[in-house]
Amino acid sequence: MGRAPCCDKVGLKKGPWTPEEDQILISFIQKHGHSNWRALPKQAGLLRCGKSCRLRWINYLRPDIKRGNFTKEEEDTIIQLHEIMGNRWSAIAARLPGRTDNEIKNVWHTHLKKRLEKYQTTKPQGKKARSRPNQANAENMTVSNSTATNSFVETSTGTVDNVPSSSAHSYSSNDFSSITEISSIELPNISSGHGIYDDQIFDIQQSNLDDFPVIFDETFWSSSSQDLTSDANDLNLVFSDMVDDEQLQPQFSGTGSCDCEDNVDFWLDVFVKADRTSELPEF
DNA sequence: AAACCTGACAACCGCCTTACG
DNA sequence: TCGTAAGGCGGTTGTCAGGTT
Repeated sequence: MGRAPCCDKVGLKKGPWTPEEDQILISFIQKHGHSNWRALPKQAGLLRCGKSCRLRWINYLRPDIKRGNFTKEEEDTIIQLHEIMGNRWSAIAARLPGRTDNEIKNVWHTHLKKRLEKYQTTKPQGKKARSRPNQANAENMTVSNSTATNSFVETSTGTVDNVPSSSAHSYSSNDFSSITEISSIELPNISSGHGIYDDQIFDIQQSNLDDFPVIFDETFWSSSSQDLTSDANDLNLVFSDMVDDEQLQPQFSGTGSCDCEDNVDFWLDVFVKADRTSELPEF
């Protein structure tokens, strides 16, 4: 049915916000809140559409916004969460206090993605999906494709041991295809299994990597619910040995009727319940 | 010094989801 | 149950500052 853009109305201002507009918006929200964005600009006396006001508040004016450069930890967290969630920026932002989805999206496209792509271009082409950090380069390591990929598999399952390759699903976003090949995340000492990711993310035993074929199924995020149910069933096989928490068992077992369509939070919960909370930032 | 290029980020656009009558 | 309005989200674009030629 289509809908006219909300800012098409004649007389509404577009473009960068002025300090005066900011002040008006802040004052109004402090006084009256923002229960109705559509009506807010009119009530506040702003020549902006509600969407524009909402965006300005959410992304810039909120008092709890954290400004400034992203820390290494934050960048690492984004990379990790993106690996799990794909381009669900708002979900990622929800786990990075003070950061907005827009900001995270920007930093991904301008910094992190390029870092990963850069590494990809310099990466040897031979053992594409299974290459792993070279022991000799351990002191200044970057994460290879397999390592980055395995990070998810590992965080999902708790271990990479005894995972049948046919069941070894890994997941990426539609956008992640360009970076699943590798990441250029600085990863000191990973080859020894004791890098910065060791405690936080990777417990990968290097000896296991060669025996753990990495399969990146790019269709996961766009799968139908039926497909996802199927995926969930496969995951059930993978996870059943790993997830001890009884609360999770019903969702993994039996009928396979896991309602996991678009339910990344569920998987996050899995990680948390699997006693891997240290891998994620505080919520 | 000027022109051009690039990176960063704020803001917009349009689709999807949800709430409600 | 359906239609509509509003909110929310992700993709994309526009603009500007800093760097390079």
